[in-house]
Amino acid sequence: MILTCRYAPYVPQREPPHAPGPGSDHVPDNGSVTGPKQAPGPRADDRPPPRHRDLRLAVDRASPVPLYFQLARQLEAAIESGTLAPGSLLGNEIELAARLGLSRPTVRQAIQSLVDKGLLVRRRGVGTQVVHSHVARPLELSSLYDDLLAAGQHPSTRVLQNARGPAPAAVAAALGLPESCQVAVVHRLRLTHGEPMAYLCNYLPCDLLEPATPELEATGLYALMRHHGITLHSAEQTVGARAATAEESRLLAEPAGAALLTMQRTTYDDRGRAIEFGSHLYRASRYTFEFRLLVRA
Amino acid sequence: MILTCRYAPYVPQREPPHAPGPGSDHVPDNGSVTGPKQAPGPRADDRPPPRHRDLRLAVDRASPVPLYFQLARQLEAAIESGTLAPGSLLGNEIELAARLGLSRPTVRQAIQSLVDKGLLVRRRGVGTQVVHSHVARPLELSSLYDDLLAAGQHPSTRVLQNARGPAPAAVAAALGLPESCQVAVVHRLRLTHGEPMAYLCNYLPCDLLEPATPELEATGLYALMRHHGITLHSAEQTVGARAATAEESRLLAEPAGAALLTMQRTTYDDRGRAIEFGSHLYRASRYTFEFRLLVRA
DNA sequence: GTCAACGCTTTGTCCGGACATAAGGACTTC
DNA sequence: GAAGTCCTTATGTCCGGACAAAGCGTTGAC
Repeated sequence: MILTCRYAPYVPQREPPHAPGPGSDHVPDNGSVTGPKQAPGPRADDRPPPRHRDLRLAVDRASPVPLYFQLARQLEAAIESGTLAPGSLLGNEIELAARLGLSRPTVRQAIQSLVDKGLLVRRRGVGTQVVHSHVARPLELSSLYDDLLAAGQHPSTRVLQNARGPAPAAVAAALGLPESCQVAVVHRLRLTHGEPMAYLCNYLPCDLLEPATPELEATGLYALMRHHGITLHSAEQTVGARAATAEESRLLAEPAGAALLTMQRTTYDDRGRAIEFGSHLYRASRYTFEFRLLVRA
Repeated sequence: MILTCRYAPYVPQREPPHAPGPGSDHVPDNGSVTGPKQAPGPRADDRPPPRHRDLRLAVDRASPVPLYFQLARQLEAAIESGTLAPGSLLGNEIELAARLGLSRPTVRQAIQSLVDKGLLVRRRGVGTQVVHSHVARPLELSSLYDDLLAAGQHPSTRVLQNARGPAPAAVAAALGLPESCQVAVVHRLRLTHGEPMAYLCNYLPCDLLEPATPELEATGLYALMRHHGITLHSAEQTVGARAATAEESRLLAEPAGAALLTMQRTTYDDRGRAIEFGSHLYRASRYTFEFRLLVRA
């Protein structure tokens, strides 16, 4: 529900000769069922893409949820379920609007939201078609905790430290606070199936929120912040790597000097205030970042 | 111009006790000039945000560039230059439209595009205001090569291999091609200031493009693809870390077993075809990924 | 003095229409 | 047969208006 980024635990990727790790679960559906490709051509899409006039669509004008949103959700569901096949045309906007008893701007708004999500592509003179391949996958997930939960990884949290202290210079700078200002300092160990996965250090302006340890152990930091009425807006992340120190390797149950994935993040609310700075360490042997980028014309 | 991701070379981040690396260049402008905070309150924004009726805005109806886009660009420039101060209100849409001789939908379209970029926040009953802090920075840059170029890092490329060969299983799967299909295989070493920075292995369907070595040494892969009429649409990336093998450490001039940042990417064009698979290795000591995430309500 | 009701401001949603422009095919011409 | 031209189709841009709903301050009653 939150950020357009997806954390993917447990993707073993070794193979020293720098061969690409197993992209494994990545099986584009390029007609491998319907038989072999039809010989030449650029590839695949040579058959005229089908049209979909017979899609079950309807909006409820009594509902408080906006019409364009109702339509967008139905289209998205049709795409994910495969009812709207990848590559198929959507039928022109005018006709679609007439069929639903909506105006064209409303239909366009619905379509545009899916274009922004990368599910549809519009080309003038041609029409709007469903982007094929890289199937329906949850593209935007939320916090690490929620992701792990959804992935059935049984996440848990051990709070190593939860106190108030002076902000280190770099933290103060990231949060826009005066040097040595008091902040809430939270050190946590995130486990999956009881095994350590990441070491998380977070700093929060203490006039904003001072998380209670039981809360921290029961859920993720983002859920906790939302629960306290903070609306997240954006985050800036920096991802890198380095070798583990002795203490870090002990905490994370990795061999000394193992490669770790590092992530630092500053999160902002909808007023632009920095509400959190985090410095995280992940076991590279069990964890990767996965995300999707869209071109912005 | 391309993806909403930014590659940031040369960010030393050590400090073993897992202190946050220097976020350094990150200096939010929270009224540290106008004096100390006015005591309590949530923080900062207590003074009524200023309004901007006196902004120099004008559109050229003769120009072929869309009106909403002209307006959006001018607003963006005003925000980046500081003319529109962070936190300031934009003045209501109706008035803005009247002042410019535009209709409200057009003005809304311009504003919406900036909201999507994360530069503005709208709240009904209140108005549209500029997101403050995390100043004007290039948020969406393009390929590694272009980024390095823009950062004044003097990038260069050494092509280690450029041939046609059978696709490894994982590559074929990622590209949606049959097993052992022929693909263009490109191995490159990316240097900055003459020093190795990354080792790049890329695979392209050979019915799409077979890059010439001189081209590869002169520019980036994305620029080359665009130049050949391919329109990039989206990419899926996986970022991880692991220790370098003997050969890798030699190529990248790193000590044996050094931590490397790994990145694998599948790129799609606007038809949804996979057009490239890359497996990259970066020197973690000189390179990090930096990106910005927006919440999607 | 506290709290609810009201009203103002501003964005959110939706409509109907108009013309411009790009893509692609069909047709004509050379 | 190859080239250019025209036409159809569909999205892109833009307009003017209308009402709904959320935020917030003010007013009023208790």
